[in-house]
Amino acid sequence: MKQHITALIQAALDTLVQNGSLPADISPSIMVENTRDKSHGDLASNVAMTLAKPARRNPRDIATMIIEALPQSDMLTKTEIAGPGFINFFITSASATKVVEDILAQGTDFGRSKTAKEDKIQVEFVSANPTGPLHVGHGRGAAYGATVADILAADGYNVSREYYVNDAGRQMDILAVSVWLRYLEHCGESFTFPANGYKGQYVYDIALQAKQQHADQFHHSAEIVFTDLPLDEPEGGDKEKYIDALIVRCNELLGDKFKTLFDVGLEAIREDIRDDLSGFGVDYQEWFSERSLTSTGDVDQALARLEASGHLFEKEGNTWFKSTDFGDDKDRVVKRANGATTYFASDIAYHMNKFDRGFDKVINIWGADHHGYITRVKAAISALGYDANRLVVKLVQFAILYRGAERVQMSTRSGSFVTLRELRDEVGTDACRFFYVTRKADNHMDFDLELAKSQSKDNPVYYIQYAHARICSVMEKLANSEWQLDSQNGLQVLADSSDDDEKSILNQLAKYPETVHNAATNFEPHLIANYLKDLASAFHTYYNSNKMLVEDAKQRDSRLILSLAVKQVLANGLALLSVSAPQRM
RNA sequence: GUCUCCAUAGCUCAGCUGGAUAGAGCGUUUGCCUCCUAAGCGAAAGGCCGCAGGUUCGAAUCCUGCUGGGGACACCA
Repeated sequence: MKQHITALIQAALDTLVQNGSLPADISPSIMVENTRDKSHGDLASNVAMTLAKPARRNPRDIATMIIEALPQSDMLTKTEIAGPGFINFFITSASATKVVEDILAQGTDFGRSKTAKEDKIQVEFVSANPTGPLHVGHGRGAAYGATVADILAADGYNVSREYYVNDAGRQMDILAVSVWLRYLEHCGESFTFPANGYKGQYVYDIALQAKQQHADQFHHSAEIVFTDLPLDEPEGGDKEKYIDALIVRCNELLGDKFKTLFDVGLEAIREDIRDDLSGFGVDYQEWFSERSLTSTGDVDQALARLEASGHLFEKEGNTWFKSTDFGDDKDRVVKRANGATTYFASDIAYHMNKFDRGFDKVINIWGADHHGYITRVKAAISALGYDANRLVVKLVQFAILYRGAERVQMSTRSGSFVTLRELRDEVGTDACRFFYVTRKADNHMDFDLELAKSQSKDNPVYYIQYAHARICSVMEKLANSEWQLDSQNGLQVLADSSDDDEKSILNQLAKYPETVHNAATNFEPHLIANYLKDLASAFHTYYNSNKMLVEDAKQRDSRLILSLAVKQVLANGLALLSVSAPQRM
């Protein structure tokens, strides 16, 4: 509809330029927008006002000329000039009704892009370290990332979802040691658990699993394990040095078996995370291992490429990437003097790998704490010879948890946190998915657990689902009656209707495809959530003032056909957010 | 110190990328079930859109400065 009117205006402008009423060198971008107030028609354009200055004419005069030059259209009832020079368009109810036909014909495809786009897009999200179960903070990234991916797919892109598994590095070593120590406890040893170890209950569970699978292969007496170690923090020592010493000790004592134990922990947690996310409606095409970057030689290759293009230098034995050449505020170490590559080096290799896999665009959903990381990663991408704009980083602010008025402190290390799984169990997956996505990702979010749990019925997601369930219920009643729905009759009556509630629903329905498109191009799923609330609201109003199943076949058919269209769009929108559309509630 | 995000109703937040009288939920006051689901609908009250400039026909929206808040940042994975 908007395109249609834009074309009409363009035609009118062409005519005016040809007959000399307007100068030839104007090339306005024609904007057609939905009106807020229905007395201003259905759609409005401000071209006349934007043309006023270059054409050196009064905007209302220009508007008059445009209207006179406008080609005939059977989709419009009238056009008028309003305010300082708006042109308001009034659409015939017949053409407004066409959207209902479209929706019913296209079904679940309504709102999805009709043309597949060439671009391959990768969305990488969550990627939490596999050192423990996901907590509610990760939930937001999961809901946001998954929804962005789904919306992009709906907009016609070829989308791949990926989880980067940080299965290398010190954090994982600490986890392995933590598992080992709990394992030793299961073997009957007793000692004080290190201050810096992972203390969560899940570590016991994994240790028990290790014991069942590998018997006492990893068993050493506490005496041997703890001889000649530096002091831990509670004794006045340094907890970091202490845990590092334990990692070394664990390696010495276990030798080759260290990796076996390490992998027991890694796989247990990775599978737990995979399972958890899957239950949250979040599934991936690829679980990418950080370790694999080293074994395939990607890290070396990436560094070699940077070396070859002259972006590396040596200083004090370390190898540095000259990221300041690309706007970073300092250079970064990629390889330490001892030959170990840094975490950053892995990241460079990872992004090289992403582009080499043929993704045209790569979207990283990161927690807000990675903010400072963006410049250097983009710098590396540029240095490798790729266009850094092909990487889009979306930062997700943390959800700050409250229990009532009290802020909940969370730490994976100490094991005191609310897991995503607990949250799902208590609040429900639908409500969680929806709630996480109702707010813009870059805004802070207060997540009050008490509120989410105790007042879950006030959650807007139920409001939307309720509208869907109501329609389903009416349809069920219809099926059990002697009446049949005559769609053609319904559409005709609807086209002749001048009911305000019906018009506003039609208007809202017509906005769905562009809402999906906007949400996709701006990576803003909350637009869908807001849209659905509005649509549900329009429907609830309509439902309350009109009975659907009435004797009069004309009224009945038109109301039912409109409701069916609403039901379809609600279902499509909820599906995009991975929220269920229940038949009854 | 540098970077970044934010500031809109009592509270939590929208505001369609610059449009006409700034919206919703919760909370407050209040009306509506002999009728398809009251997890709903209607009405009322509630606003210096943080402050000050600038850009133009027009600013909550764009630019600059200020104030106030969240967060990030040190060869740490």
